[in-house]
Amino acid sequence: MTNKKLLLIDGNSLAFRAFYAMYNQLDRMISHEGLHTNALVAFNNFLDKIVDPMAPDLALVAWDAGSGKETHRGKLFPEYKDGRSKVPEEFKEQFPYLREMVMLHGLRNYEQAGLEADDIIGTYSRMGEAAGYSVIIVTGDQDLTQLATENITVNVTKKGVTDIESYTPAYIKEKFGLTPDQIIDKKALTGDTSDNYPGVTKVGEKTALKILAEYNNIDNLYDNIDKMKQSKMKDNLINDRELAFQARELATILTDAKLPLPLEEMEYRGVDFEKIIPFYENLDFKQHLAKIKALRKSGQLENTKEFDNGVNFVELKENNLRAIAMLGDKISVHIEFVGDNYHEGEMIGFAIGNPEVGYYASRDISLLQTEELKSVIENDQILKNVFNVKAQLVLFKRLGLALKGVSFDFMLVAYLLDTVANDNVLSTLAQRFDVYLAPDEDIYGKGAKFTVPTDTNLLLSHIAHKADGLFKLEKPAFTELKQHEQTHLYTDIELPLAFVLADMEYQGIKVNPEYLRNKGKDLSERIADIQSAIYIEAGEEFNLNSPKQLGVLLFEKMGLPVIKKTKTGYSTAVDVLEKLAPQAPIVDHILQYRQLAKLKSTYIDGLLSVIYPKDSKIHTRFLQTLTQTGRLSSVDPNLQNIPMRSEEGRLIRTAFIPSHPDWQIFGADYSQIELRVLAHVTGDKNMQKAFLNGEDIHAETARAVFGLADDAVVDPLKRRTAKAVNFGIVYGISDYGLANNLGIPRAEAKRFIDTYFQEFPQIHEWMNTIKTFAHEHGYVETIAHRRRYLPDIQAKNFNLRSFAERTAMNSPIQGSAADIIKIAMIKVNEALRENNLQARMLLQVHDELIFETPVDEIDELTEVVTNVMDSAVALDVPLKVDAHHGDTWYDAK
DNA sequence: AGATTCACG
DNA sequence: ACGTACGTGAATCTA
Repeated sequence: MTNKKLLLIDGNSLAFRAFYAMYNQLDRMISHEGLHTNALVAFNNFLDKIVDPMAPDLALVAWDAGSGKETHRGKLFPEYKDGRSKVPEEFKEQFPYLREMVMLHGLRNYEQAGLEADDIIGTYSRMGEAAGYSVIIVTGDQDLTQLATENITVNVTKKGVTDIESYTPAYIKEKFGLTPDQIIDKKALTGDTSDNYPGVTKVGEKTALKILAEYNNIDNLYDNIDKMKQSKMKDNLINDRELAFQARELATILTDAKLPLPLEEMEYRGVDFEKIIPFYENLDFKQHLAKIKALRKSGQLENTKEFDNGVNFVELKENNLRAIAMLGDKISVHIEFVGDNYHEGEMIGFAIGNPEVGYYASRDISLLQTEELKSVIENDQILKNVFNVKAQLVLFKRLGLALKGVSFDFMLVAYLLDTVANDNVLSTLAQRFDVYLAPDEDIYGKGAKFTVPTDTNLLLSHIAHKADGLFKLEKPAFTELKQHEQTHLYTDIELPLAFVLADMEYQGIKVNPEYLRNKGKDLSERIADIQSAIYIEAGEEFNLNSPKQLGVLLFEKMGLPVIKKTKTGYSTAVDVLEKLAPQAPIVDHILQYRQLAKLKSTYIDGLLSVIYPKDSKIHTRFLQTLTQTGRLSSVDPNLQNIPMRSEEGRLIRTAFIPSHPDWQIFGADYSQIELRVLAHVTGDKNMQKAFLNGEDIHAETARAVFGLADDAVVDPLKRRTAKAVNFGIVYGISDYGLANNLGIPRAEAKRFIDTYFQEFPQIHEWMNTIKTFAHEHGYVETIAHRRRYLPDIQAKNFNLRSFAERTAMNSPIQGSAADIIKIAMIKVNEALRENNLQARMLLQVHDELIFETPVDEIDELTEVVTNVMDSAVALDVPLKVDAHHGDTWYDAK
C-alpha cells in the first residue's frame, strides 16, 4: 500500500544548521583528540531521530563539490557566492567525520564536480518519482521547496536540525499562495543575498508575492509590463529586467543533470553497529555508546536493518480478545492520553501484555470495557506494571473500571529513588536504567503542533514500547529501592496513597458557582473604584499590574525611597509597600488593589474556569511525585492555597460546599506537627516536655528564650518573636534570615538563636549532626526513609552551600510531617470503610484533611478521624488533632 | 521563558 | 566577607 521511500538529504545545509544549532556548546563539545564535535553530535541526532526510524528503502546524502565557483552557476555568474563569510575552522574539521558518520548509519554519500547538492537532489528526486518512489527531501534551504510535487515532500529545518517544516504543493499554496514553480519566480524577483546575486531593486518577499499573485510568473510579468500602472516599482522592474532573468536561472535547481549513480545503488542499510562503536568512542559519544550497549544487552541488535524491533505487538480487535486471558499473572498496562490532565484528556490508545506472550494494543478504548479485558484489569491476582498509577486509576474509573493488582509504578519508584532527577517523563527516567524509549515528542510533536499520528502502527508501537519498557525497568528499579531501604515507603505508603488520592480527585469537591459570580461582580466594582482613585492620585493612567510601570511612578515620579531592588528593577512587593504606605496614600490603595485583583483573577475567575459543568465540581490533581520533601502539591487548580489569612479572602471558602443536602464540610488538622516532629527527631528533652505537658509551645519557647519563670505570663510580642524563632529553626535558621523576618538587628537575632540552642541543646546538636550527615552522604532522610539528595552541599559557592545546609535541616522535618499525614490518609480511608461511614475525604492541605459528611455522622467521624490521625505514627511526643465542621469550607473553622 | 508577585502550609 | 528564611502554583508582565 505505502510506496517505497527515497530519502534525499542536503548534507551541506544540514551540517551548517547542525553546527550553528549547537554553536553555544562549541567550547564544551571537544573530543579527547581536541576535535570539535558540536555539528557531529547534532547531525548524529538527526540521523538517529529522523532517518533511522524512517527506515527508507533508498537514501542519499548529497554534498556540494568545491566552493561553488566551478559549478554551472559559477560559470553563469562569476560573483556567485562571493562575499560569503569564511567557513569556520571548527566547522571544517568536522567535515570528514560527517561523511563517515553518514556511511556508518547506512546511507550513501554523493557529490559530483560541477554540481551543487541541490542539483543532485533535484535530479534524483525526479528520477525517484518516475520510478514510483515517495521522495522525501530534507534540507536547511527553503529554495528546495520548488521541487515539491504530489510525490516529493520537501522538509525544511526550522530550528536546529530535528524541528522540521514539511512542504507539499498544498502547503506551499497555503503558506505563500504559490505553486512550487513560482518559488523560482519569487527568488528571481527578490534575489539571494547569501549567494550574492541581486534580484529586482526594492522587491522583497511581500512585493514578490503580490506581483506573482497578479502575473503568475516573470515571463508574463514582463510581457505585460507596459500595461502596468506607473510606479517606482515599475521602473525598478524595467531597469532590473536582466537581473531578474539571471536570478531566475541561478535559482532554478537542475532536475536533469547527468548523474552516473543509479538509484539501485542507494540502498539504505541501517546502522552498522560493529563499526560505529569505535567511531563513537573516538568522538567520545558516551550517550550513544550507552544506548547501543543497552540495545545489545536486550538482544535487539540481531538485525541491524531494523533499529527497533524488540517489541512484538498485535493489534487487539473483537476477534482476538480471548488472547488477553492467556497473558498469565503478570502484565504491563498502559492507557495513553492527551495532555497532563487525566480527568479530561482524550484516551487515544492502550497496550497490555508482557514480554513472554507479547503485547496487545489498540486505539479502540471501548475494548477495555469488554468482559475479557475487565476480568483482567479488575483481577488483583494479576500483577501489573504501570507508569503513574494514579493517572491510570482515574482513566479506568472514567471507563467504569477499577484497576487492581498494581505492583510496580515506575513513576513512584523513580521519584522515591531521586526527587532531584525526577521529571515525571517515562522516556527520560528510563534512560537512568539504560532503557531507551522514544520521547513522546518524537511521536506527537510538541506544543501547538501536537498531533496523534494517523499511522496506527506508529502509535500502537509507541504505546507497546512503553508497556514493554516497564518490564525492563521493574527489576533494576526495585533493586535500588531495596538498597535505599525504601521498600516499606513504597509498598505501604506511596502506592496505597495513590489509590486514596485517585478516589479523592475523582470524587471532586462541589463548588457554588453562583456565589463566586456574585462575589466576582462585587470585586469588579470595587477594583474599578480603587483603580480610578489610584489614577487620580497618580495624575496619570498606567498599567497597575506592571511592577515596572508602578516602580517608575513610585520611585521616579513620586520620589519615594527605594527599599529593595529586584534583578530587573525596583521591588514593589508587599513588605516594601507597607513601609512606604505612611508616606503616600496611593500606596495603601495599591495594596488594596493588589489584594482584590488577586482574589478576582486567581480565585474567582480561576476557580470558575475549572468547574466541571457535568457535576459542578472541581477535580484537582495532587502531584505525588513532584516536591523535593515528600509533600503533595495540587494543580489545575491548586486547592492547597485557597485564601485563609485575610477575612476578605477567606470568604472564597464559602463557595466550597458538600455535594449532598444535609451534609457538611469537615476538617481535621494537626496542631504544630512540624515542631512535634522536630522534638521527636532531635530527641530534645526540653521541647518534648513542653509537648508532653500540653503547653502552648510558642509561649514556652518565649519563656526559654527570654529567661522567664515557668509560670510567667508571656506578652504577645515575646510570643510572636518566639514563634518566629520556632519557624526559623524549622527552616534551617540563620541570624540574617531571622533578623530580616523580625525587623531586628542581626546581633539581636543571633542572641535569640544562641539562647534557643542553649535551652534546647539537643536541637542544636541535631542541626550539626544532620549537616555532617548531608556532607558525608550527599542526602538526608525522613522517618520513613524518604530521601532528598543535596548535590550543592559540597559547593564552593557560599550561597549554594548554605542553601543546601538549610535544606538538610528543613527537609527531614517537613518530609517526616508529610510521611505522617500520608500514613494517616491511608488509615483514615480504611477506617471510613470499616466503620461504614458515607463521609468522603476530599482534600489534603499539608497538615489538614478536608471531608464531606452527612450531618448525622459528624460525631462518629470526629472520633474516627482524630483517633486515626493522632495515632498514625507513634512519636516520642503526642500528635494533636483539631476538628471543625460547618455548612461550607469557610464555616468549618 | 523568566521574573515578579502573592496565595497557602 | 559572603547575604537566604522551607515547600509549593497561578496570574501577569516583559522580553
